[in-house]
Amino acid sequence: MGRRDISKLRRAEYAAAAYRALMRYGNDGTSLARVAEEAGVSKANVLHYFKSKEALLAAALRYANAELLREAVLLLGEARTPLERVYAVVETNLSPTSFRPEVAHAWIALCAGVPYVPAYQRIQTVIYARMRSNLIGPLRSLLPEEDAALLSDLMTTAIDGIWLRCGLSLDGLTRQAARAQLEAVLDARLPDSEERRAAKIRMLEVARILVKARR
Amino acid sequence: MGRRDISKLRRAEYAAAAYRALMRYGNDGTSLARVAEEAGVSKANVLHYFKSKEALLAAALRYANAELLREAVLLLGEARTPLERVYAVVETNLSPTSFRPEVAHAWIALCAGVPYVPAYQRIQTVIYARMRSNLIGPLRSLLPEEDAALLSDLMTTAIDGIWLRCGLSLDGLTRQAARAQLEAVLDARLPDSEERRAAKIRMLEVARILVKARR
DNA sequence: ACAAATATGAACCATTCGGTCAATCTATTA
DNA sequence: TAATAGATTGACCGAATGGTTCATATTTGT
Repeated sequence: MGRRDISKLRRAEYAAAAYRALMRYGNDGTSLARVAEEAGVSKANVLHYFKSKEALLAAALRYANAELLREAVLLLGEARTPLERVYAVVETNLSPTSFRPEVAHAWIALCAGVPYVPAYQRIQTVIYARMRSNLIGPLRSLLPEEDAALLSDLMTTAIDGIWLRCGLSLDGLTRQAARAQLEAVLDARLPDSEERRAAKIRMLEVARILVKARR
Repeated sequence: MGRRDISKLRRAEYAAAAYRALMRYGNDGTSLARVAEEAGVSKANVLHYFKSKEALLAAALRYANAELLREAVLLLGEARTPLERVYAVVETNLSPTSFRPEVAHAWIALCAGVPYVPAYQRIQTVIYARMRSNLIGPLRSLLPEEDAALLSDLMTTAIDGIWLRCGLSLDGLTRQAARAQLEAVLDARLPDSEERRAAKIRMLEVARILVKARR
């Protein structure tokens, strides 16, 4: 049975390599040869574990998604109130592991491929569904149904826009500037309050601690 | 000198064909052969007018940009007050000529190529600079400097996010929903007022008239 | 009318792509 | 130790890519 283990290992290894290639070279720049080189093995061997390039890239994006999910779960686990849950989502999307041009590159490449690669479409749908459910839950307990839905959607679009700018990195969009923008989005519907400020500060602190602990 | 005219004509013709191909097939799906087919001429002929594929695609995006610019100029020309100028920008980005999945596809492809194609980077920089200057001018006369800058940036990111979603078209993001989101963004800093509602209604009407007239 | 300039397209080139295959190598097991 | 199942690889394939060449057709100025 010592041989089955290596199969799981290789699959994870090559998915990670494909993700690195996706970050560095973009969607069309990521060839099987490049992924194989990244993993230090032959192209044929990569195809031995993934029957097609599409399957490989889908695995790569599931891998990346799982990475972000781990971060989200950790932060949301520490959130005690609805407001803290909202800020947990904000800080998750601004965490140093996610909010990097390389990661954003991979994500934009994913978006660009959505119309042509069915697997990408499915992954993207999952990501959006999770984002929405994470946001609309806490918001519903803070706002009228209609406003909760609107603010949830608006937060999602704003996060999309911020990640896009991060990926383009034409101007150096800092984490602070991005945070200020998302804060302003919340201003649109969420009244300023002492609890809100406290929730923001606490989740920022929790995020800081988790990042430090991770390293 | 009747010969130089055909050169300009062909260049515009092939740029438009390249743009159509970009919308339909994405960045890597757009080959010289495909563009040539789209234009109904030979591949070599296309390359006769554009020395490289990169030059062709750059021209295609300048063409698309000019298309949107024309729309923006028309709307902004009808705006009489700062508030109307803000809503002119909003309606420009939601106009039926721009706010279509095909157009958004091309734009996402452009974004995905930015890190690798220098020409794309330059075009994207120009687009953002124009958007910012169109927004920050009127906003400065309505808000403190700091808020004007923040709201301008936030409007830009929100528009990015909306276009991205339009391109993915996983959920059918309607023009109305997008307009509601941008309206909510303005709520974050711009006080509700009679003038604001009037400005919104007027630019919406102007946009409607212009679209009808165009056809 | 004619030579120069330009426009055009078919065939072609080298390269890269995703993917296949038969041949090796390796490690477990009988 | 011998057999075997799985891991790994280099060589190779057809298709498609961006880009070039060159012979032919068309238009232009004189």
